[in-house]
Amino acid sequence: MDERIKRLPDSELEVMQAVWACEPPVTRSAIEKQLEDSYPIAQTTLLTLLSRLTEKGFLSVDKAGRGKSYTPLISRQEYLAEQGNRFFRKLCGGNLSTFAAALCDSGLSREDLAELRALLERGEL
Amino acid sequence: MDERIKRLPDSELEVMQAVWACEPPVTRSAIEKQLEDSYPIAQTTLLTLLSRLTEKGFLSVDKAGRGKSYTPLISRQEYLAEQGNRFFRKLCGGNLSTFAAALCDSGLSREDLAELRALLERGEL
DNA sequence: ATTTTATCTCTACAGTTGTAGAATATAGTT
DNA sequence: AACTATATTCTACAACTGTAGAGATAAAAT
Repeated sequence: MDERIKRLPDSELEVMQAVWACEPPVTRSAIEKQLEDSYPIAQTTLLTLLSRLTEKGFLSVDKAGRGKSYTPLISRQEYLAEQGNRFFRKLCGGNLSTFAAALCDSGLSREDLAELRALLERGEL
Repeated sequence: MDERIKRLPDSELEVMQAVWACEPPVTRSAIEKQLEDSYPIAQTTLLTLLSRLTEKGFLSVDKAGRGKSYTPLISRQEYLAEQGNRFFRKLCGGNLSTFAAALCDSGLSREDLAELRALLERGEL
């Protein structure tokens, strides 16, 4: 019941974020464009990361024109939920007050925290 | 302003959790005892990890009897705050509603979420 | 002082991650 | 069909991570 979704290394996460930000299926060049400001990267490096993500089951691949296209097999929601859960369990030891304290100390402003509370309340409905 | 506190790899984090759980300064054997159920590990492996944590500035070392003792230089609070912030920024893209959605989907029960709201409210004072 | 014993340091090694050049393949163009 | 632009695969390598044995040390016991 642990680790249904592997935690990605930073570079692969950057790529997944770019993939999630696009309408699937996505080509390598589209991903490259998405990343160009936030995480500039060599073409071959990107392709290596895409391979690794595919091996890990995060992406599926298809032929597309001269190249290939990629589709996420794991949604941003799923990944976020898993990692949020991981943070809660492994870092906060599953302790709610520890978790709340971490949020309060995490640099969020008072207004942010208030908004977060409101969003949580809405989400509970 | 990014990465004041490095994110620890899993094994080193396990060790730090054990250190934080004890009254400092802590000896290797005390840490070993703390970990024995949750994360059994060879003596030398533990010592390797303690060295790495020391190099990374997470621990300071002192002579203590036949062996050594370790004291955390970074508190659990600090680490949690940093990682919470990291989660918010890098995974949720600094977006509060994304963050809230992640929490709602993260497997916390309705009661947990309600309690978390209460704790946040208290923490805001 | 010698032996025993608990502890630490060094060395090692395989797997992962970050990064990318060289070589290869493929589609579009002339 | 030959050429050119574009995209992909292979190979590579250093740093980091997980793990631990062999050997060195130092404290405690005899």
